[in-house]
Amino acid sequence: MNENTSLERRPDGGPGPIRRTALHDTLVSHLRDMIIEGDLSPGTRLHEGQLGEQLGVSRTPLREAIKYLASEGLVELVPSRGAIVKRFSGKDVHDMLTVLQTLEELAGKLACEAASDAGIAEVRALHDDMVQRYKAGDRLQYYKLNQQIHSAIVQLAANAALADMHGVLQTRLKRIRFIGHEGPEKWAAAVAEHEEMIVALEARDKAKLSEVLGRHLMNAWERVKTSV
Amino acid sequence: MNENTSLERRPDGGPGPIRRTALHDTLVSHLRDMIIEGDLSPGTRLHEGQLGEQLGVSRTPLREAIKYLASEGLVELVPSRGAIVKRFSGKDVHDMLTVLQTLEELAGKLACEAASDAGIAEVRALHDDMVQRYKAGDRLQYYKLNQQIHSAIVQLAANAALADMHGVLQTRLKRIRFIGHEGPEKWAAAVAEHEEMIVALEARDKAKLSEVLGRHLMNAWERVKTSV
DNA sequence: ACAGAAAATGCTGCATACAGAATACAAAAG
DNA sequence: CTTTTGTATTCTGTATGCAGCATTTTCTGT
Repeated sequence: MNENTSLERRPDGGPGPIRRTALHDTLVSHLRDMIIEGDLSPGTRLHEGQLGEQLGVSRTPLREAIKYLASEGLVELVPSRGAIVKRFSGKDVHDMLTVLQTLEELAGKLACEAASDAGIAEVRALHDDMVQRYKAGDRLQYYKLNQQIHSAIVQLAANAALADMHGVLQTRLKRIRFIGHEGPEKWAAAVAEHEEMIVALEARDKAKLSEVLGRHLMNAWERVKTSV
Repeated sequence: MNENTSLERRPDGGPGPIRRTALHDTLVSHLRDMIIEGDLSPGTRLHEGQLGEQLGVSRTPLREAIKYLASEGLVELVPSRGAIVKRFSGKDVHDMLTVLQTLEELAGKLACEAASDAGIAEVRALHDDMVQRYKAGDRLQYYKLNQQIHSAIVQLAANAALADMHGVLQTRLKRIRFIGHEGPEKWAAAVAEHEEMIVALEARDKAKLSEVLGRHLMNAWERVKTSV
């Protein structure tokens, strides 16, 4: 089975920029993706021996990666019983969205103050690209660009702590949002909200952008609510 | 030398609920405290061999603990060169405070809605206790109760994600705040703000509590600014 | 004496080995 | 047939060993 499940390891790389990434670091990303994409569903025990063999790594870096993810809140450490993928209740999700909403509102305000014109233009470009994907019906790319836009706005706020906190919550929620496939009319509404966002950003209208971001997030929640 | 530097381990505990804590978990708390209290100052390299010997543990659980703290943002992982205690710039601190302010404002609003009367009474008790410590000039206990009160209000908000994010930032800032020894008049101002907070909480005045919390945090920053 | 290169040392990164705890299973007693 | 207890297996938790990279020191040439 798992022929190519293992992480690519160059036993002896030819030339090239060598291997600068630590294994535990690679594993963090890999496991995170596995959790987000549902390869590891909530409640699943992370079996060190089995999982390690499946990925072609030993237990040590794997355990280190798990500890990292535990701090991120994606897995839960149970003493003497290993780690399980954290399961979020409806209230948990709602709580996260409440905080995320507040953070995005803050990000909107800060972005209007701190962003460079070039930065705003980049977000606009992402947005236009996303609209194209929307029109083409490409849900996956739409979804990815959507995330990118929100992250980009946070980046424009130029606040490292804000970016950190936002990133953590975004990651925790990705698993949920990924499932959310809204219908055509709701999808259109989401795109319209995005358009509003960009316009507000370009006008550097703090209050407006903040308001739209907050509303957008809560609407997004309404759209996928049923699937949780 | 380090006779009692090592973590207490009961080789065979007497009665009692046995030892349910994993070593790496204990190490996380221990290292965190060492960083906050300045035993490990910013820029210090976390030498696995040396530190492990000093604490009486092997490198494996120590490394796991370091990975956990890295995710918390207290240490920085440098590939092939280990971990160093993260150094925060003035802007970093300001950024964190901005976010923390927003989170506390949110906590205030939510707490006014969700808190039980008993919960509010507990915070009031903490506050009264803190005022006693203030009058007695007991800075350390005052400081601890101060932190407890802020955490307690966040708890009253009954939002796990909020508590998480707040906790992370609070931890990162503890190291800074710990240094801040304000003068008598500023100290008095801080106590007065706390009094305002409690009153607003007891009145379940969302807007007021939120406003005071935000103001309090920024004032706290002004008070210690010079020491960073 | 100084600059560059090469060797040596020390540390991290990863793998493996061992010990203790938890669980599952089976057998026996009620 | 159900419940309980003893045993065996499996998995986690911790220690140790080995290899590769970084840094520092030393040697050599100018």
